Amino acid sequence: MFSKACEYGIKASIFIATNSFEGKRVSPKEIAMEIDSPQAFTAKILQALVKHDIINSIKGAYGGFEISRDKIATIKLNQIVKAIDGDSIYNGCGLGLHKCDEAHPCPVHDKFKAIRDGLKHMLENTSLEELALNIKSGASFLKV
Amino acid sequence: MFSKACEYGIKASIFIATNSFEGKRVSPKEIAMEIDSPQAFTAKILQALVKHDIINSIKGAYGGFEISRDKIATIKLNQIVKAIDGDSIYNGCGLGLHKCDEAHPCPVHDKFKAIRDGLKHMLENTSLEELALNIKSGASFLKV
DNA sequence: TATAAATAGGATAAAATTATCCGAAATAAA
DNA sequence: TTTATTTCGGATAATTTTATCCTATTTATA
Repeated sequence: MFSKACEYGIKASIFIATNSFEGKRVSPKEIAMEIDSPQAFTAKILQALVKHDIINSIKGAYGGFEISRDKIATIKLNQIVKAIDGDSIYNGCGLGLHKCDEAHPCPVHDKFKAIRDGLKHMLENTSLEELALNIKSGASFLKV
Repeated sequence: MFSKACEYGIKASIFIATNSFEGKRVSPKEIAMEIDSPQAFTAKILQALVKHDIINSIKGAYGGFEISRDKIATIKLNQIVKAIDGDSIYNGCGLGLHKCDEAHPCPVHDKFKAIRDGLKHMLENTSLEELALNIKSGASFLKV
């Protein structure tokens, strides 16, 4: 469904958010440990998230990654997915047709549309805050 | 969503089915032309579909690929997807957790389950026949 | 039985994704 | 201003996926 890079990006964002609630910055090393991902690769993904203005980085001593309080509440999953995987998940044809729409549909166009609309709705309406709070409360987990 | 191999496999199966309606066998070359896919790679996928007993191959002169009438009606999309992509689409965690269930859910477990159940239901209830008939009638397309 | 026409399948190559390494640049604090 | 710490970013490597090529095997027909 999502690329590995995207999975790491989502989990990293959630972990950063849970720490930002407590005013704590985290390092790629710490993030990789907590989400069970390769450190250097995760660092690359963090760079991308910074460039897309989803997370914030502070360089130098006592630096690290954080997300501002108000952003945690407004950032939705779809922003992270778009930043890393692009919007192929929204636009692409289920069977890879170059052109696939109502006027020229692939064999599963309608059936796929329903599912993808559901996915899109979910991604657009799930906030980082909601996911981070569930991690904090122990209702969900980032690894194993 | 699906791998390229799986997209080709689905489209090839549909094309073979439309021809089998008319008792016509088709070659990998013809299939690749009609579904706009790389020929040799498509041939490999056809081999896999044969092994999984989804399509039938007749070797030698006047040979080719076909699907028996009764199978066209009973084969569902999920059989093709499972044959090529395995069942990760059914079992895998949306965020790649090694273990992810009700007792130990990833942050998007419930939300993903709903979407995946929808996808599963669609794949299990869409027959090759239905898709092939829509291609024959010109209601849907296999390429461009 | 010889021949032509097809699929089967192994070996390889190309491309994309995932992953690692290391030095440069930035920054807070001593 | 120096030092320790930390992100940034380029180069490279490993792995997986996608794609190609060539030969072997099978089979219907002449």
